[in-house]
Amino acid sequence: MAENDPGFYDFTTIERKWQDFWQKNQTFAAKNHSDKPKYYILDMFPYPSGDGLHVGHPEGYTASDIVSRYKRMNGYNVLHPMGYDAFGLPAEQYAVEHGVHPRETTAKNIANIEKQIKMFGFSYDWSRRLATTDVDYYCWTQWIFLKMFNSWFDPSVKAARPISELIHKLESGEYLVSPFDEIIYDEVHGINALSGEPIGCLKYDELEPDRQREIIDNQRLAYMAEVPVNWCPKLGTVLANEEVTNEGRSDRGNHPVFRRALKQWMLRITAYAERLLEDIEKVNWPESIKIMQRNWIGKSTGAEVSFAVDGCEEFIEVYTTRPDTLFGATYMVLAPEHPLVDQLVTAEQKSAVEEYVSQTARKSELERTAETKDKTGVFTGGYAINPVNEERIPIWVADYVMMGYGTGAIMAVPAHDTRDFEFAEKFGLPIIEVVQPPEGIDWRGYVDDGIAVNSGKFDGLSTAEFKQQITEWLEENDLGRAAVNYKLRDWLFSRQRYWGEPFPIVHCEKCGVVSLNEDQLPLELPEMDDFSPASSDDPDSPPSPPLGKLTDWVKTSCPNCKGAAKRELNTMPQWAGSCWYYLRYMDNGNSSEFVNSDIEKYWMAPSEANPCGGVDLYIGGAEHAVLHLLYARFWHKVLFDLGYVSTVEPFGKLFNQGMIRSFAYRDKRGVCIGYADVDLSGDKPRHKETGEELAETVEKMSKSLKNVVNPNEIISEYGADTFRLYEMFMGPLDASKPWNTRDVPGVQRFLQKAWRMIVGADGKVSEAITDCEPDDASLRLLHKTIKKVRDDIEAMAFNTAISQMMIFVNEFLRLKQRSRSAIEIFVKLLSPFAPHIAEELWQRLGHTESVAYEPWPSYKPELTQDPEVELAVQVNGKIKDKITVAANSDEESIRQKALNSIKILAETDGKEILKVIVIKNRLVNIVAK
RNA sequence: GCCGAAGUGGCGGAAUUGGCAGACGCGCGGGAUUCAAAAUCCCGUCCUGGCAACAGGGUGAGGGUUCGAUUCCCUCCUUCGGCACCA
Repeated sequence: MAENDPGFYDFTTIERKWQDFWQKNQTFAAKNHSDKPKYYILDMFPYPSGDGLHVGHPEGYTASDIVSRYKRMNGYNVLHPMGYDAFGLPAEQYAVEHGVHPRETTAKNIANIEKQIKMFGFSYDWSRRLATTDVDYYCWTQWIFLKMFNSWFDPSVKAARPISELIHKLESGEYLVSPFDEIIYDEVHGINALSGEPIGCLKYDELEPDRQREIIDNQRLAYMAEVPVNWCPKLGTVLANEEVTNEGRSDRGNHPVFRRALKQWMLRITAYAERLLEDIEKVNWPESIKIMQRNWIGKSTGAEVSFAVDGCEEFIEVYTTRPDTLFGATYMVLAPEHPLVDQLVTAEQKSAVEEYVSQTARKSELERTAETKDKTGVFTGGYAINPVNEERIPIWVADYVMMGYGTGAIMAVPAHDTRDFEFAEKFGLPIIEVVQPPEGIDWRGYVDDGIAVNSGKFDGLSTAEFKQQITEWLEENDLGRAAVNYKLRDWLFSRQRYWGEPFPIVHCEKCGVVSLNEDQLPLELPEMDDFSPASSDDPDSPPSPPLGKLTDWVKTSCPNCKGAAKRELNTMPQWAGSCWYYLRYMDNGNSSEFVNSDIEKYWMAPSEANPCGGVDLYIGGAEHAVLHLLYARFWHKVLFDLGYVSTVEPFGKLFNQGMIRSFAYRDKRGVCIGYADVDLSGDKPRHKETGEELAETVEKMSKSLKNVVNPNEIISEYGADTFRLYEMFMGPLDASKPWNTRDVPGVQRFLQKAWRMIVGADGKVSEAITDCEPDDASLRLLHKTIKKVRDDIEAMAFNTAISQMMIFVNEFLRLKQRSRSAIEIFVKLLSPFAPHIAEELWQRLGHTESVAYEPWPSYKPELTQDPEVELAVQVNGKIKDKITVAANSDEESIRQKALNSIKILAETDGKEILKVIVIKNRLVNIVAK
């Protein structure tokens, strides 16, 4: 059919027409109050990069759109929003490189990506659009930050409470302060169990105001601390652990990163480690993501043990998960940054230790990881006393022990710990067996459970029993106690960059770190021309945030004492804005609250399908498995504790789409060849010009591999409906799969067949469409299709739903008389997948309303099955014949029919029939000898 | 090294979760229509042998459980994703 034919499937015109229609009629606007059941379905919003959309984005968006449209047709009030995560390094890097303001590039990129997103016909409620860079958005990001700054984690209730409560309890004397400025909230924590000496508790109101302030500041959920950070001098900023690659370079730009102590903003996510771990059980997420989060939190149980230092008053605290190996501890190791290193070192070892400590401090992450194979360390000259046997054991310094985990010191048990074993071998330290492995396994380096030996009165105990008894013994003797540790660290929350949310904080000489009042928000990101950070190759270069250049802006007054003060110069990291965007969508126009509480309760409410509450379905890539999803959960829990949200978890159900990769072609020199130069017509891929055979691999799309597929090109050639259908037809949503443009015409052919099934050559409804009743076979096919499409959407198995619709079309196209009612049902089934063509067909079939809110078709179960079924008849597991019986026939009649089949009689002739297995509607298996 | 996911035709994938392996689509071969082509339609297409009926083999490899295994269990191999001196 030619393009100017009236019956031609003109997808370009049709798609534009219906996108305009939906926009004009606000078809997909969601109401914040409704009698309908609600369904909140969320996509991970994109970062608007200059490259625009790639084919991976619309994969998840199409899936969520299908579910959204399906839910609407099932009578749900659906919230399906879209927005942009627009602060962050890439935009700023691009702006610096091109000399344009990030506000401009961001606006341009958003406009571009939004235009692209709208080409797909997704049913977003565009009135809820937001960008994290909007002032009326980040105003509330700052507001949430203030909530964290003005809260502390009360261990007695395991929840965030306003800091004013803490001050009140301290002032009233209910809570006391330890000499180490820790809060003492009950008797257990008032006794220093480790040194065995009762310690004096201080009364808060007897302390100096500066000390009081320090104590309070140290309890805030958002606090400043001098911490070892990943400093990237080239980017002029610190980076979170997660922004540093395995090779010790920056995720952005691949620049070297160094360890360095700097005073930074931190968020106390570690306080929530246990709740983040516990509540992961409540959500309906892929098990693999849950495991990743559990590993990231990294809970372990063991004991803290106190080792006395020989000849000095100090104690070394260690954390171990294997207190049962205490008798095998033959030396100790301190992290180079450990505060006791200076005190323990003897005169003759002083220079060697100092040299080692300063060397490790200088090492970049790259150097430290590169040396993992070879252990290094230096003897301090000092000795500790092993509390279980009074042995005198040497204390070493080594960088295989890190300050950030446990206590920064370990007891080394070389016989039963791989790292200690390597270290002891290298430095000739004693190795003593204390765990006996099963027969035949060498005890040297044996790290699993076994039977205790060389452990005094504990000999013969199993590892588990030993752990329990020794922990009790340590507690009784004030030498230690049971302890829990987490790998999770507090979240480094500040960046020395321009393009981020400014901290609503001032530094006052008199009052210290002071937050702005809520009515002073938003603190707008000031305009500036030269926003580039100080870039350097020197690891010791001082951080100088761009905002520091705005001397007038920096000077301000203290909200507290009204005296002179300076503004905080750091900005928040990119993750900040994405921590709560799902809340803002619900009520994005609200200028007096971040979200209205009734509206929040409506959309986040638990339901039968989502007992945990929160977003009903969140679809996005697995690359956010830990960071974004953990950070957002943390913020949500803080907001929950403070009473601002109604659920403990933000995302009740999560689904990860798989990565779309594509074929890459290389010639024999390994040079990547673009698709334009690859000839696929033969049995092997060849170079179009040289004819050289090319190697084919499936890889992540990247410019360097020349295997990037641009969605715009696919849409202009085949249409958005085809694009959507192709991405869903490729395979299961959660699987990683290769894009293959050659397959795209196949799904377009299906849409063309569907079109021809309904539209005649004259552009009117085909003459084959009549008001006749469908024949029995077509009726059954229709009901099978309704059931299959419904079940498959519920199971997010869109590929097989599409297969079923293809079968339907192939069959119905053959029919001379096509029942209008059956055809209309088909159009409804198709509409979530290919909404433009469905609307057009629906209209041509004579309807004046959009198909988007038509009720979803229902099926009769009895019509989803054929009246007769063919069963395979096996003899000893091999198919020998087939029989046809009525559906749901009873076993006995099937058995008789099978045994009496001529082929089976011949097959079993002369054999003894031992057993006949009949599986209803499936098969018969005859066991014969 | 540790954790996780996955290996099925020439390709993407399907298989009611233990019951006829290869649905659907691509590609390829043959035919119809056409002056010819595009488009469309029909037939064929897991491998081996055979003109054929048919026979044998077959879901990464090897073993096991079972009347019966792509599906469950053990060992190994490969690919992808994550973590990585976490005491």
